[in-house]
Formats: sequence, structure tokens, C-alpha cells
Amino acid sequence: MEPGGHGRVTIIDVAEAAGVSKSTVSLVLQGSPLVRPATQAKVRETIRGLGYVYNRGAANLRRATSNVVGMLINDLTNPFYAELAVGIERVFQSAGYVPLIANTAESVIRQAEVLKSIREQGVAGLIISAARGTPAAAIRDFTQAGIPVVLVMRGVAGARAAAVVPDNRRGAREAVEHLANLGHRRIAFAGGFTDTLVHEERIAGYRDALAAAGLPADEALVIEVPPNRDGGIAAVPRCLALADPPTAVMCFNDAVGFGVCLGLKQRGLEPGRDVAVVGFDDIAEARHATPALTTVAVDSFGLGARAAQLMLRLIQRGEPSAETDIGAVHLVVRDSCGARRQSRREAS
Amino acid sequence: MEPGGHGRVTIIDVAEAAGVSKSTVSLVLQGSPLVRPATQAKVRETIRGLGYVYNRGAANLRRATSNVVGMLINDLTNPFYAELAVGIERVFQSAGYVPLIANTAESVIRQAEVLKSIREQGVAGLIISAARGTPAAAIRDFTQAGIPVVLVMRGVAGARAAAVVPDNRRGAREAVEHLANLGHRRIAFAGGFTDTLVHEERIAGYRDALAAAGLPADEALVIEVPPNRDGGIAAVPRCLALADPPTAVMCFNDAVGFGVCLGLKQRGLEPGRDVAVVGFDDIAEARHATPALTTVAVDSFGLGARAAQLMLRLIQRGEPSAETDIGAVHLVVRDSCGARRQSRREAS
DNA sequence: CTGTTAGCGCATTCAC
DNA sequence: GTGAATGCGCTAACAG
Repeated sequence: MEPGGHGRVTIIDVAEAAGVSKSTVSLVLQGSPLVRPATQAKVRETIRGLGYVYNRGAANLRRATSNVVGMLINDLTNPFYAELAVGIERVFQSAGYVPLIANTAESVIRQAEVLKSIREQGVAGLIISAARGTPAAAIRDFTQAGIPVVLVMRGVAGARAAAVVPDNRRGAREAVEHLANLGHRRIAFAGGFTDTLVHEERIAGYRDALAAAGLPADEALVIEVPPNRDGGIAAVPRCLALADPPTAVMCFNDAVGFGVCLGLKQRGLEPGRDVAVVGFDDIAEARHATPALTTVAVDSFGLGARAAQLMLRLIQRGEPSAETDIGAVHLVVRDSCGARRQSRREAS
Repeated sequence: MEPGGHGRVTIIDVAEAAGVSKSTVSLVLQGSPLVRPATQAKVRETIRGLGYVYNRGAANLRRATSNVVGMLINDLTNPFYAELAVGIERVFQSAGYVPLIANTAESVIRQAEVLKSIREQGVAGLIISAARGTPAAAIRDFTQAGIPVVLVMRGVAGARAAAVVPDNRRGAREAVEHLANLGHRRIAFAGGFTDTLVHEERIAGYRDALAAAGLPADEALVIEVPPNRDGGIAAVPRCLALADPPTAVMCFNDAVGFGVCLGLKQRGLEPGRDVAVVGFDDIAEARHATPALTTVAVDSFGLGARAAQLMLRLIQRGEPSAETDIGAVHLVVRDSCGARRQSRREAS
């Protein structure tokens, strides 16, 4: 009811109005059991009556801790990262932390500015999907100051920080298992440069699944082509030239997958019907071009949530600077090649 | 180089190390011209050497002002609102303000929690794309405390606050002018309930354009049908029944537009070729269904930027609580009916 | 031009 | 259980 004018109502005003001391009010605010219920009720009443609002800035200053965490996203305009952000945010919200979200628009310069600003705000932690080309030094600034950092989705070369990234191996394995369950027995792997970690992981998952399904690992079925559309197109004739051609192709990414679909059509084959095509949803655009393409997508919400949970743990354990602690997130197979082949176990 | 242990380096440490007083350091930090350049350089040097970081929390406490502004978005997962958010954020960033972005996921409960939290952080202002069903009281809390509020994209019934919303009249006018420039002389307006403000605005823009193009305002061309797909379908026979049927239809929204396209096809007419169809991009889904449909879309980046600029003005002028100050944002015509008719001025 | 003094709103020992 | 002092890191007046 009190208009309050412009002189902000403080804890002291509340104390006076309630006829107690400041510290009592402070204890009530923190839900301490050391205050008699009657007093507590009276204090809460006055707080409401006076329209008092807690000043977290002052509290943080005094306690030398903060309830805000920095959260940098390389591109909020990209729905994938927007979802990632929302997944992270939700966890923080319900844990009582306030995320300071910022979009760096894939610019290291913008990112540097924002990092500085974030640092000045005195955040309890930093969770970041880094812009391309981020220097490890940017991260080191934080870890050296004892502020925990979690890298999400994207790693930073040379940075020693916790990271939550997709589990490529598992994603590839599940996709290939899916194909095997549909009855495919000749499954190729197409695309990707053999000297990259990501490719290595995905190939490993592919082999895991073959082994688990009791299928032979025919090296002829691993087609090395560039990880783009043209690579996919080029992979098709090489598959078809084999003595025993594959009935399904696991592609390095959706661009390759799109290429494979195109290549199949050129040969008069229908992707999804004659040959099942699966690809990791890295580009997230090519997939729209071909409904016949099944994709393996990162569960962005889940990844964000995992990252946020890791962050909370780091903050609460007060670890100064986490070692490379990989929290893997598994992928989701978005099917569209469906029940093409008969399931091997019909009535299971 | 100094590890700093865990005892944060403060302005005092800097002062001592540089052999000056705290206030001198403070002045340097604020870029005051009252400090001799030599001293300034020395201070900056020690700041860097000691790895000092400015504590904005303490500063804000002292000055009783803040450089952070609250920014609530009803659905960050929706690309439209994500762009809106980015547009807002960009302006704040470059003005030295830090936006505290939060996603309310269209939940008034979540929103209430976030608003409380935001309020405790002591923001300088609040810019909000409110969740559906937001009570005016939620906004009043802020304005009463002298914190400026800007409503963006979505208004809040009963709230007295600045608002930045699309300029429906101008959007309709530009779309119809576009049609007139393409050579159309019989342009209908289809859909919408006559008792809503939005409809009134769009009809007004339609009439503005007709008048400007010197075309007669034939009331028979205003087709009153419900603002949905079925309404659009129903509008077609009514148009065709006219003595002098229209060659173009301005629709209330894209759902109506989609309906009109369907209706035309049922009659063997090709939308976009035989009859130009334009619709406001309210639903933003129907449009994908018909490439022949030209849409009038809100420029989300621009809208966000306008809203942020208004916010900055309110903060800097220190206005306690702004009246309903509408910052209109114009719309963007996304053409797809193209140069159907001959331009009246061929070589202009 | 630079140093001194006094709080901003709150949390935290300690006594009472 | 409650109250009285003390300072978090910084800025804002003045005094030199």
C-alpha cells in the first residue's frame, strides 16, 4: 500500500516496522529455523505490506558468492542452439540460479566482450557453446580465477575444462542397430575424413553395432568420400559396383546422406524403399530436402540439461577448475526409413 | 602473473601497488579525464599485472543503479521470438547493458518466478514479450517501483506500459500498394472479424493503398469470412460471383490465404498466376504449404531493436513509468507472386 | 589533479 | 531466540 516514493525499502525498514532487528529479518529471509514462528509470520507480513524486495546484489557482495551463471550461446537464431539454451536454462531456474544468457552470434570479438562483462558481474560459473575459433585463453581466464567452466556441444581446442558433447559412437551404434533390426545385413558406412576424431568415433559405433548383430565387418563397405553432398553422390556407384551391394547406408552426416539419396535416384533407385539411408543430422538443412533420409540427431534439450547439471555439481562442490570430464549425451534416431525390411523376429 | 590465491584482488590492492589512492583508481576505471595520463597508464598497467576485475555488483550497490535489464521471452524455441530476442540483445550489448534473458515457455507461473528473481537482481528495466494470460499486476509491480517496462510484440491487457507492436496498417498498405504496382486494379480483402482492432487496422491500410493508387473502394470487395482456412475457402466463390471479380486478394492472415489458394485450385484456377494472393504471416505455418502465397511478415530483428532503443531512452531519461507509447514497426512483404501483371509504368 | 571520509544493503560473528 | 557491531568492494562528495 505504501507508495514508497523512491526511497527503496530496505531490510531496516522492515525490521523497524515489525519491531525486530535487521538480523532477525535476515534470518527469516533465509528460512532459518532459529526464529520463532510468530515472529516469522509478523516479519513476512510486514515484508508484504511494505513491498520489500530482497537485494541479491548486496547479499552477493557480502557473501562473496553469486547465484547467477553465465551462459554463452554461439547462435541463438539456430533452433538447435535455442533448444540447447532452453534445456540449460530450465535446470538452472529450478535450482535457484539465474542464467545470464548471451548470444555471441559466432563472433569471437563479441564473445570476448561478453565474457568480460560476464566476469565483472561475478558469475558463479560459465557454461558456453563457444564461437568458432575461440582461443583457449578465453576459457583459462575463468578457470584460473576458480570459476568453473562447462563447454557444451562444442569443445575448445587446448582448453582444460569440463565438456558435455554428443556421444558419436553411441549414436552411430544405435542407428546401425536400428538398421540391423529392420533386417538389413549389408550395411555400408559412407563419408568423412579418416583422420578426424568424430569420424573415428562414428566408425567405431558402426563396427560395434555390426559386431553386436553378428554381422561381418566387410571393409569394402566402408566408403571413403568427402563429408559433403558430392561425396554422397560419388559413394553410390562405388556401393553398387560391389559384388554384394549394401541394402542400407549409414552416412557420416546428412549432407552425405542427401548426396546418396540423389545418387540413388540417378540410378533409378528409390532411397528409403530400395536402399535405407541414415545420416547424422550435423547440417540440419539437408535433411529437409529428402524425407527419405533418416537422421541421427543430438537431443539438444537433454544435452543442455546434462551440461547444466554438471555445472551445478561443480559449483556446489566448489571445485576450482575441472579436468576434462566428458559427460556424454546420446543421440536420437529420427526414423523415416521405417519398417522397410521385415523385422527378423516377427512376433516379438 | 600473480596467482592471487583466492583472495580476490580489489581496487585497494591496485591502489597500493600503483602508489595512488582508491579513488584515483576508481576514476581511471570510469575513464574520467581528471587523472593525469601518466598516472592513468600506471594504474592500467598494475590492473593488468594484478589481473584485477571490476566488481559491478559492488558498483551497482553503491550507485543504486544497474546495467542489467531483464528480458523475458515467451518462447525462445520459436525462431520468430529467438530472432526478436537477438535483435533486442544486440542493441543492449552495444549500449553497455547486459540483458538478463529468460525464457518463460509460455507459462505465467514460470514467468512469475522469473519476474521475482529479476526484480531481486535489481534490473534497470524490463522488456517483455509476455506469456499468454499475463496479469496486468505482474507489470504494475515494476512500473510502481519506478522500473521502466517495455512490452514487445505482445501487449498485456490492462497494463499501462510502453509497447512496441507491429504496424498492421502500414503492412497492409504496403502489400496492397505492391499489388497495385503489379498492375492489379480489382483487389479484394478477405477475412477477419470486423470488431477487432487488428482487423480495423489492416482494413484501414488496405483502403489507404487503394486511395493512394486512385482505385475505387468497392465495398463488395471486402469479404467478411472467419480468419481461418475454411474462411479462405469460402471467400473464393463469393469473389468469383461478383460481376467484376478481383485479380488479387489481400488476406487477413496466412491461414485465410492458404484457404483462398485451396479454393482457387478447386475452381481450376492457379493461385499466384491467375489470382495473386497475399496474407499476413500470423500463423507462420500455413505459408509453407503454398509457395504461391505472398506473405506480409513482421521484421522481428527490427522490432526487437526498436523496443530495446525505446527501453534505453526510458532508462536514460529516468522516466518512472511510461504511458502507452506505441513504437510502431513496419512489416516486410515477402513476395512470391512476383511480376505477375505487367507493371503499369513499363520503363520506370 | 589526488587523497580522505562515509556509507550503499546486506550477512555474519558474537553477546545478551 | 534476538540485537549490536563490523565490513564486503565500490563511488561520491569534499578537502587538500
